[in-house]
Amino acid sequence: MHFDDLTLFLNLCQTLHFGNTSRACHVSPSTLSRIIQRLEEQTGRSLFDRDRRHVALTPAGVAFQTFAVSVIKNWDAMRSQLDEGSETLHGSLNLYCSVTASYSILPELLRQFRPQFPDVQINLTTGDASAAMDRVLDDSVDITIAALPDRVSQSLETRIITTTPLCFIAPIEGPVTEQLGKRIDWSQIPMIFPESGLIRTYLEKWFRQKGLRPRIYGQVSGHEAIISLVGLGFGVGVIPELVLEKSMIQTDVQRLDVKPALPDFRVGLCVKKSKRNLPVVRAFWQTLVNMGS
Amino acid sequence: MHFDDLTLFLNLCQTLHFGNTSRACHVSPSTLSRIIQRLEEQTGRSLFDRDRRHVALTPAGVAFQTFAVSVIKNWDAMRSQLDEGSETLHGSLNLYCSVTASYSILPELLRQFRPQFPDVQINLTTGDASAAMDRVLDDSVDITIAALPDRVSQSLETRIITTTPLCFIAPIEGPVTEQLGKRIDWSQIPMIFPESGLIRTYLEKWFRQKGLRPRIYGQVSGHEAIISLVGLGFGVGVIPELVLEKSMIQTDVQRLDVKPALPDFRVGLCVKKSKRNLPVVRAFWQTLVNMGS
DNA sequence: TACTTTGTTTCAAAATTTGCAACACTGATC
DNA sequence: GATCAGTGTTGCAAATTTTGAAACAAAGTA
Repeated sequence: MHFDDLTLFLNLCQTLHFGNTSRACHVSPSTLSRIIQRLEEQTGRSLFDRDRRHVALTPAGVAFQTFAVSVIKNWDAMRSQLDEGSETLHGSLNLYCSVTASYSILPELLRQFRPQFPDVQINLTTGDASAAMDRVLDDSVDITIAALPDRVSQSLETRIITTTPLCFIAPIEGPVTEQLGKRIDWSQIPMIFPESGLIRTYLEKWFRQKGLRPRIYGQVSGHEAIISLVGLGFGVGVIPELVLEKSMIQTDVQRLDVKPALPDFRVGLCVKKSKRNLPVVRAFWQTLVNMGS
Repeated sequence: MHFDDLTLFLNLCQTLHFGNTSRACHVSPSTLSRIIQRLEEQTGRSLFDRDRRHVALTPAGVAFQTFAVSVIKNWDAMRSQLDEGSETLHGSLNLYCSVTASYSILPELLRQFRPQFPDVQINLTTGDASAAMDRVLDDSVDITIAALPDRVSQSLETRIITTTPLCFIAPIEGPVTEQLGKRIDWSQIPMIFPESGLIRTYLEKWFRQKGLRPRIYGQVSGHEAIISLVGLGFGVGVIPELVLEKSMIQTDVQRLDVKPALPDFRVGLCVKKSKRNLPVVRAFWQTLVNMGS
């Protein structure tokens, strides 16, 4: 019997609704259904009376609830006892952070985390956002902060920190600027594309939806590089608003109002579900949640 | 965190010896080692001080021990509370039993189990011993009672109920009997072999070790059939002593004293490790253990 | 009647767990 | 002092379990 199963069970005791609990606890309905079934097997009693429309605790379920609560309480008590023993949290935390995120979000996050847990050693790696998910999956880091793809592996859990619009930017002068009439001919405008990554995917889809092929002037890696090239007048690019605001050279470019707008860029944390409950990881995650509220 | 992990941890607290605990709990040393490592990860503390020679509980380990004990106690309390609620154990138990075992062991086992748990419905299937392990593995039965092979899948747990020697039997009169001089010529004696199964494997190995090829007179299925054929004078056979003793026609055959002796035939229970703790299975298993002592 | 909601089951893919074998290290023994 | 048996750990491939998507079944609702 798994501790996490008890958490699920307790949540279900409250909601009495499989769908809601499964959503609240980040598991699929089928998983929840089977976990409850297994608890029932292991106790040898049915814990919930349920037809396909109503869910209610059985007497055995109530007894089991008492048990589950006391186990969880014990667990919390034990943890706080351990924490007393050694003042603060020890250990190390391997963090991966996209370049973008390291400018925009990381400083605030660390400003809160460091003083609270001075004995946790943070190993920070920055790099391409597209590598972020893989780094978590193969256990080479514990947590990433990066742009969140639309779909992530089911063994990962994510949490959005902030969303920011993606905006088209153009030079403020030069030949490209002159092509920006009332009606922009998107098949003629030279574009600065990211070499790869989420934005590139979005852009490709955007042009496909318009039935056009982009005229790609250059492909570069890194948001700052895109701003530079655009600022120098080579073409039109796309970057997250967040990056534009922090950029030194934002005065060299102008924003275009474009329809349809690209999807928002979602920046957030990502961790393996199986590592959620490691003390150091928990602490970091919690710091973020507190920040958000 | 898994309940079974706590059991392992508690055992290790007592033995302070990885090897002993791993043997006592039917897991490999590497598994135990990694489970302890995981507990340490999840608590964020090292629980044992250990070099390659000594193992000792840390202060954090002691705290965790208290916790583990209280969880297990809670669990037991909850179970007994559930049992109070509904007098006796309900449910069904799917049992598979080799023909041999159904004669020799099953009656006594059921005689004890039935009165104690009258509301458990037992579905008994008898059949070939060689199918027994597969039936457990594919979940089509919960428990088997049958001859135990030398090696079983690592997801199974077995318990020997009884061992019985395998004995060579010969007719008491007729031409075959006359071939049994002081020195038996094993390449000439006609043998009655089982069609398949453990005994056949043993026999083949036995002849191979002697550097001889058996003269196989007939291949039959079922121990009783072997006794019959031997009794009728067709050849020499091998059966478990247990079966011989229960046989109606044991007076038609004589036992041969043969060297080297075949390995003992081990008859026992077998269950999937993951089903060990289902209430009905536990109850049945416990009945056996009590019988043995 | 058609449609929505909701818990369960099926199925293939993904993740985890397992034990074996190799390892690294420690005392003990000759 | 070299060899050896005993111990806990780790790399690795294989076995086992777990997972979610989608299909499903049943029951209310429009």
